[in-house]
Amino acid sequence: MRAPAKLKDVAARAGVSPAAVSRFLNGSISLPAATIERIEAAIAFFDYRPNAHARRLSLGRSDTIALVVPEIGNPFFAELAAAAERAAAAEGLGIMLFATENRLERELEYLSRLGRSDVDALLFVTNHADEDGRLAAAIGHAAQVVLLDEDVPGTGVSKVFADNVEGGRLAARALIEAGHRRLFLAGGPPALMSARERAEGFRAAAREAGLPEDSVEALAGDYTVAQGRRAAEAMLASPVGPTAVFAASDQTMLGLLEVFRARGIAVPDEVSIVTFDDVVPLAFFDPAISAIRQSIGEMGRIGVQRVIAGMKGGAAAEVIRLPIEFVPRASVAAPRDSTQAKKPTRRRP
Amino acid sequence: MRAPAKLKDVAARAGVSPAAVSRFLNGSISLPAATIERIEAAIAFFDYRPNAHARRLSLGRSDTIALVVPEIGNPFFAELAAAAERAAAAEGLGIMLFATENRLERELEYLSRLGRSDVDALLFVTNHADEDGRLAAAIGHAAQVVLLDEDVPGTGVSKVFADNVEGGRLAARALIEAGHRRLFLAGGPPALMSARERAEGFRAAAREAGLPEDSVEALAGDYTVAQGRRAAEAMLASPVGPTAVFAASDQTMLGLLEVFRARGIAVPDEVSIVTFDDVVPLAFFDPAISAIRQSIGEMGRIGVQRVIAGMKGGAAAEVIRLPIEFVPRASVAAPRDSTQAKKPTRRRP
DNA sequence: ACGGGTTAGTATACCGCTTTACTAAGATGA
DNA sequence: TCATCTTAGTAAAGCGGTATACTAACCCGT
Repeated sequence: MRAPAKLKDVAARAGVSPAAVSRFLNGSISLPAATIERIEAAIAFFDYRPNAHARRLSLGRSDTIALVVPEIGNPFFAELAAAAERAAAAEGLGIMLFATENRLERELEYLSRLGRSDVDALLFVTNHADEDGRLAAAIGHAAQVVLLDEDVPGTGVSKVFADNVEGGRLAARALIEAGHRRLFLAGGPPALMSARERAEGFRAAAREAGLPEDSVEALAGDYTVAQGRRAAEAMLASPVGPTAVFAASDQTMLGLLEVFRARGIAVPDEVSIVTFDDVVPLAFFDPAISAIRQSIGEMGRIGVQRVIAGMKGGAAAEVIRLPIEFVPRASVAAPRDSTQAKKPTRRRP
Repeated sequence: MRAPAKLKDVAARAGVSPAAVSRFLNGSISLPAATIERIEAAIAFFDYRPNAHARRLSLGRSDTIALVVPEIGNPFFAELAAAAERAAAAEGLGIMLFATENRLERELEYLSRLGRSDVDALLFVTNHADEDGRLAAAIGHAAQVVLLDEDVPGTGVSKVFADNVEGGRLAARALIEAGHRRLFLAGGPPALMSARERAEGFRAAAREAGLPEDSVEALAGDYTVAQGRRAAEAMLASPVGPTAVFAASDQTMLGLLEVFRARGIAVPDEVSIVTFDDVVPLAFFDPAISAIRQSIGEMGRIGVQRVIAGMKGGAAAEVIRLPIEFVPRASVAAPRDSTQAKKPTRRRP
């Protein structure tokens, strides 16, 4: 286990200068075949691999980007990480992974790694409101930060979001088309853009379908299982008796399901469900749960793309909206109590 | 947006030498309060942050470790990544994440990053057999590689595995105690240590319970949903009619469930299920699925620990077995066809 | 008044690669 | 035969820190 060979050693053995070897390796020189052969032989002889630290110091970049998310274990972020890693690897970039637990100090700390040129760029996901603007200030207008999934208002960087409004709208429409007229929205934190937009789309669709303003009852929450439980209770206690519910996230839906089951409420016979995200294996649930799916993979891919564009310089900040899709499964059916429901349309006789 | 300040600038403004500032920042010097104040003022003035590349080149390390897994989106590896990241962050280390898609070339490539001192150490998970020994050769005896979850035979590095034998045993015991006598094992790839060990434990428990050798029927597979489907078909087609099945992974279990549902086979009334891993939200399934749980978090944590020990030098390679646990839920019940089953023990009258 | 110890630092040689600008030798052309 | 061009490289200055070894000034005790 000798010390690893360095450029100098290779050069010496090939009978050329270190500069020649370096330039050869980086393709910035053209050499006669004989010399190339000698260099390659020397490289093979030493099993030479350029030292990454030296290279990075000299180049002033690391070919590494950071992905900063609230928690890695959450399947949503895991999938995001998977997509980002794939896209980055394809471009020869490495991904450093950081979890913030959604805490501001940790977010700021990871943001500061940019300043230390620890990483070249940052793919950043936060999930809480930036109350005092510190986060926005830290993000500033760095061309090397791209915001994913959730906004940090007041920042001029590139952003990639799902089309949340459309997501909310699709959910409401699916429910309304099945015949529901009293809807429940187990929504996200109103401080977050994503939650506001989804609620907005949901209500808009209700309005567009001619439902009265009070046809959608809502309870805001925090995207957790616990929120789902609370929402289920609230919904069941509601005097107007909603017959369908839109869950802000898969976690929320899990909470709903738990309470419905405990109370013996049948899905979709007694209540219909549409969830948001589609990152949990919903197809295997009983019943399989219908979902609004955002393309997380796309978000990761495009995020990496934007980040690269930013690194290459130039590219103006841009806000990108990703299309969203309704995945019909078995958790939506006509309301049982159909007194005020339109007759469900059956496609096949 | 001026060029970031460097050590030299800070030193000049504080009226000391760069060495003094460096040593001050690294705590390797003691200085009078007045000097410290000047240095700190200068640092604040410039918002100075040491350049990570320079530091790493000088120090010869990056305080970064790589986590190499087959796929990040898989909840098992996602949870592993989450735990490893947490443990690493607590020690001031960063995590670089790499997905190999279980392909040898990519594994070798990431392994080679160690040689480039791109990262200080590697947390490595593979999921395929090392047929020609190339993987083992690449891993060699580097004190900076720790193998997680699955073995690569012929390597002398530290390893952290679940107690698979005990896992298999617990699964069989749960089924047998419920009264089952004809068991089906939807196992993993026989080329993998984990699969062999689980099968071994499973059969051992059957033997220990006095069941005949042919009481467990098995079909090997590859831990996928597709495997689960195949296993279900095989099981249903079996002339001996197993009444319970042990799935090699949550994915496998998903495949089983799909087929059982399509065929109208009730769980646990007609067939009992125990799965392995417990990374999918099994508690929310209907019925909730009983599982053998390995402590993935612990695996990540301990892996990081071992890697750090290895970096500090000294620490001999070690193979660690992590305890495993049976999580009883609703998918195991007495066999309906109880002709040859013992009477199920009911705890509460 | 002098040797010795402490305090408060400094000088300098790396770490290993990249890159810009330059040159020596041979080939080409007039 | 001399000027010019091409070929095949090279020398050396960074990149921005860290660490080792050293020194200058001051204080103390005798």
